[in-house]
Amino acid sequence: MERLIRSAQELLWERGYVGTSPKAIQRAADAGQGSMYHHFSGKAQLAKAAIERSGEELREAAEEQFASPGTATERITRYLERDREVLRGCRIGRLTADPDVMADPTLRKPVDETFGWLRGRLAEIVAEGKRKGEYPATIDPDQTAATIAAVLQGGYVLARAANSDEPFELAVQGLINLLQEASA
Amino acid sequence: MERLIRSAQELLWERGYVGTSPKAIQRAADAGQGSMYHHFSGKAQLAKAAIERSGEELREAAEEQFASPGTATERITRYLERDREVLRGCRIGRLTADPDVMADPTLRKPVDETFGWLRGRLAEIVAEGKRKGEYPATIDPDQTAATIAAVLQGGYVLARAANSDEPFELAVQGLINLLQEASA
DNA sequence: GTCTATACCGCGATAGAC
DNA sequence: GTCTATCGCGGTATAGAC
Repeated sequence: MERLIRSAQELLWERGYVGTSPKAIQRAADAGQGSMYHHFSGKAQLAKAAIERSGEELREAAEEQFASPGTATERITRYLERDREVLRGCRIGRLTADPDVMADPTLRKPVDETFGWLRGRLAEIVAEGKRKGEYPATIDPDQTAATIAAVLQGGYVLARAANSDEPFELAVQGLINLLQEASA
Repeated sequence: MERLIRSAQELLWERGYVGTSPKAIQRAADAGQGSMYHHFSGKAQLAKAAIERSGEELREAAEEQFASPGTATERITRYLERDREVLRGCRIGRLTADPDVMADPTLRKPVDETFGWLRGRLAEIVAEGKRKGEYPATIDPDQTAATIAAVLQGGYVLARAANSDEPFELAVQGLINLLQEASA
């Protein structure tokens, strides 16, 4: 059952919801039909468990950099420059391209909550930077937080299109540069 | 045949490559099996035609704002703030989530070229802004171009996750603000 | 709890008539 | 050029044995 969730996470990451069959998950998890349908009511419920798990992991990974010491720009930069498997894309962001996930509220919810948390957390850090005089009053925390999250998500898109990490790295460095200009 | 391509464009936009069946395209185009397989060798080739068409349309639409008068920031802002069907996402960017598209070089090519063109075009505009003293020397055109394109692509992702235009608008305004700070 | 068998459906493509 | 018939395969789920 643990293996089923992990395998579902991997396959959802790689092939999305529409592109992932229960059978493929079972094969990857080395489990039979009966086992899967005993623990889960079907594909959707297993996917829900897998998406929630991936969301938790994303939060934990991000919080590592967010909670690190330094200025707001330093912590954001550390988050942006963290090692990532760029060409695999974002496990959560990927799912927004999936019509069946977006159409099912119970599947969209963990996706929504994950990005809601991420943007909120980034906004807090930017707001803290403003309070400490790192950023000018013209910087809006909610806007800037959305911009930061968007650059990552969009960076993945550009990288996959080009089949190269480069556009991702460019986009991230461009953003870091803009943030530094703003705080200068 | 024209109808087949248009229908394929719509369905690829909405459901992606994996989620779109030849039969669904035929239904949408009001065409039969025979008709489709007469004009195209199969799903992949029809998809290729549809993606190329969508790429052309994206370029034309973008060039409208790029070619408009004003400073670099003004033209970029006009492009960013253009009316978009945010919740439908980007017809081209969407395809980067599709494993079968990414795995097939002939399908990935038009995606790659479209974003290659877009980033190049944005880089030209930023470079022009630098020459005219609008941006400081510390601004890198290629980086900034990638950042701008990424904010749009990522904005779509965040908006779809939230089922609301708001995160997209926030991300775009956050970027515009940063660009203005940089040119101030 | 896990297994195998079975069911029904739609996918993607081919064949051959018209 | 377009139509209908047909094919083999895999998706998603259920049933009932063990």
